[in-house]
Amino acid sequence: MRSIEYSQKDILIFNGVINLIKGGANPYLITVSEIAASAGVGKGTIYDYFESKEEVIKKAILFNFNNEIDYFYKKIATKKGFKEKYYEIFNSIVENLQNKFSTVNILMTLGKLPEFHISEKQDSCEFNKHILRIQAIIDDLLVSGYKEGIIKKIESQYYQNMVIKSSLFSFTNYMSMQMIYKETSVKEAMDAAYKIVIKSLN
Amino acid sequence: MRSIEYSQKDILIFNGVINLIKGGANPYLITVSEIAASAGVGKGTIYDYFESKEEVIKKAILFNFNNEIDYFYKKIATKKGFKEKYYEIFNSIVENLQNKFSTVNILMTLGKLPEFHISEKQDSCEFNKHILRIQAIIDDLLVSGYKEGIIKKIESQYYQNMVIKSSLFSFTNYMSMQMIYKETSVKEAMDAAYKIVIKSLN
Amino acid sequence: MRSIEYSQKDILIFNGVINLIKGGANPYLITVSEIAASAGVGKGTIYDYFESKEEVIKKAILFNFNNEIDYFYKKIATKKGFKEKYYEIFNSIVENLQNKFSTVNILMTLGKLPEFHISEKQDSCEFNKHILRIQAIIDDLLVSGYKEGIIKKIESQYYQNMVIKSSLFSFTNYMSMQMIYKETSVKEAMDAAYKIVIKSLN
Amino acid sequence: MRSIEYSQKDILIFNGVINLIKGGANPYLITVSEIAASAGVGKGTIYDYFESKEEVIKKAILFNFNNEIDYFYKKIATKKGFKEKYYEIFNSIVENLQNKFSTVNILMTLGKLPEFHISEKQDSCEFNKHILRIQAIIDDLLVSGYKEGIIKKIESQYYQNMVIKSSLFSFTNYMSMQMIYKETSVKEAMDAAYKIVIKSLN
DNA sequence: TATGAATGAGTTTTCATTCAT
DNA sequence: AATGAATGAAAACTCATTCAT
Repeated sequence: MRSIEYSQKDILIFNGVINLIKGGANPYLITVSEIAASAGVGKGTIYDYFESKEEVIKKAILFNFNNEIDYFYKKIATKKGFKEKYYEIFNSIVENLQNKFSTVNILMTLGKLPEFHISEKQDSCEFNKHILRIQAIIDDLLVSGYKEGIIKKIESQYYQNMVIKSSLFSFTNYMSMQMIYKETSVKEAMDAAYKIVIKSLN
Repeated sequence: MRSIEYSQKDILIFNGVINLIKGGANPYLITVSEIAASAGVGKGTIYDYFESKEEVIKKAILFNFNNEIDYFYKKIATKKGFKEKYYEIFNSIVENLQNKFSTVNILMTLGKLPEFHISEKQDSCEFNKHILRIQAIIDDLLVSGYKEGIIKKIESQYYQNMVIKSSLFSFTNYMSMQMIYKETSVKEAMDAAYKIVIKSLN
Repeated sequence: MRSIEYSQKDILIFNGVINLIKGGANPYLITVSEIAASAGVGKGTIYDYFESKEEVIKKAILFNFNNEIDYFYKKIATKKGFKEKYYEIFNSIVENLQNKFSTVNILMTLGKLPEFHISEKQDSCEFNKHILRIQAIIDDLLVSGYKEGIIKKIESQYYQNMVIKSSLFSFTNYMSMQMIYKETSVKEAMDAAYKIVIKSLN
Repeated sequence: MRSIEYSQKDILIFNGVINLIKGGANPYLITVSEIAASAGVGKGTIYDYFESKEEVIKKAILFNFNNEIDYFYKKIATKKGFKEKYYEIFNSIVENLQNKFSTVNILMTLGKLPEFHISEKQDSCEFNKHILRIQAIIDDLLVSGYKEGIIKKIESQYYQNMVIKSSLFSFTNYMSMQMIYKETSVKEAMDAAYKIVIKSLN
């Protein structure tokens, strides 16, 4: 379960990348100079800690995913009931919306994003860890649902999973495309997403 | 309703781009030389028809969206019943899956993809047209559902919309992440997605 | 004395070049497309009549020089007295000023301009012809001066020549740098240039 | 009075450009590769110090003008009498003749040369400084002439100015067109130019 | 004969990476 | 250990020239 341990300098550089991306930069178009400036280090320093630009950006994104999932997980764990947990996720999504490469995006595309050359074995492994952690969040949610009798019929594991993901997708889609859903309020979007779960799993 | 008219050479070049992307190339990393080679024209020719590399790629992607939506729309129109239409969409998704920038992706991310600098007015307008056409497909589907009494309760327009999108998302997600859903067959994934609609809209 | 004979199409193309230059274009930066457009012919046509872009521009400039010197010569010949001829030259310079590659410029730089690769023998020969024709104008002027007793002392041929050129230079310089000679009127500049001749050759 | 301060690398690159031009290259046809090779730096280095090829060449020419005028000014200042100063200018012109873009050329065309797109304000300002410095040289010369009583009659400022410029033009023209003045020696050309001043300003 | 679409050689420019300090 | 100046390979882009029509 232990993640790769990163040095303070590693993290400093990651934050440089993350801030660029959160500021709207396209990961594919970021330059080393930009990273160095954003991280407040020299360009050469980056090569003292990483092999290539690709590696820095890839690892920075994965590092950020990890952190955001942690944060997400903890926030949801503080809530007790199914509905409270669910709406806590909605709130996190709202909070997270600015970040183009945020956990929100993981949940939405569920793994489509880190296409940043997931070729090597190590990356693929890292990536799988993320999927498992997202799965854990969903499982936690489902367990709460069972306990409270909100999720009654015992559908297949796959179906239950997909209902949750789909429902969350619907809210994420609302948030990221708000401009085309002008007549719907955030509250209504949350309620609609929640209704999808309730009806589908009942 | 009429889209921008393109010359044969424009389309030849677009196909060069589209084939690269379908072959797995990242739109942000494609070079002009690659486009030229893929289209079977000289590098200079591309600049006789377009202002810049960015313009070619952006327009090629939008052109392809347009075509795929057309194809999608026509395929679905051939089917009569709600369920048949729905499963026709599933089939199209299966068919389409190779294309990273396919209609499937539009439907899934519903507009998140063409982030390829949709800043200028013209692009934004083009983009809106796509959203409207996707909406038309969804509306067509809903109408069939009403007629057949499959969609009974009159929920909000927004909710109905989101149910369809979420359900389609679930199948698209299955297809694009098949490696993590090894115990679930394509048929089961379709049925699960269909069940989400039926339960949510009933 | 007979100049190269040019076809109508040659001349059409030359005028394309000349118009571009008179419009402020830099001869070194003119493109074949621009010439074709300016001449109202196809790009290919230019290559039916000339070997290369360089050749077209070079010949066009020389052709224009020739024409302008002709015109110049004729205008001056219409005047009888030394002073009238001299002021006629001034008037021609004023008239000519817009044209960056005008006879004015020949007179001013006296041959420095057609540096447009005067390497081949033929060009060099063409170029010499121009110098001779300018010389003829100056000689004609000097003869008038002798006849009228304005040019008294018999200085060396070289000196007399240079006095005329220098004096004309002074006026040309005034015209082309008018912005730095704001307190001096055109009339005063002409008179000053004339005074230089009178005093130097007296 | 202080000019833009340039770094050592800037100057290294400028010298690359200047050497090419002094070697006969046409400023409009110089390539970045040539500049890099001539300056002994990598192509990329040029872009670390300048925005574009145009900027390098333009600034290099202005830089060179500045230096040559300095040199010119100092050389003339070492001489005391009017005639000695005047002949010192002639000597500088002889010395300078190789350089196509030398001070000689400034003096001759008096500002026509840096047509290298002097459009922006900063360039225009730089350029004005050059004109003022040339003017200072001429003024210095005129003062010497007054003191020695060589320049007697008090003609207009403009006239005196133009006499000097015209006279210098005559010698510069001799030097740059020596091939057409084969019967005249350098000494004779100097004497003729000097005679123009003496007679015109007396 | 006249054309302009097509080309690719040759430019300008960028930027990941290195390495002397 | 940290830097950023320097580099050149590789990219975008231009345009003289060709050639099928």
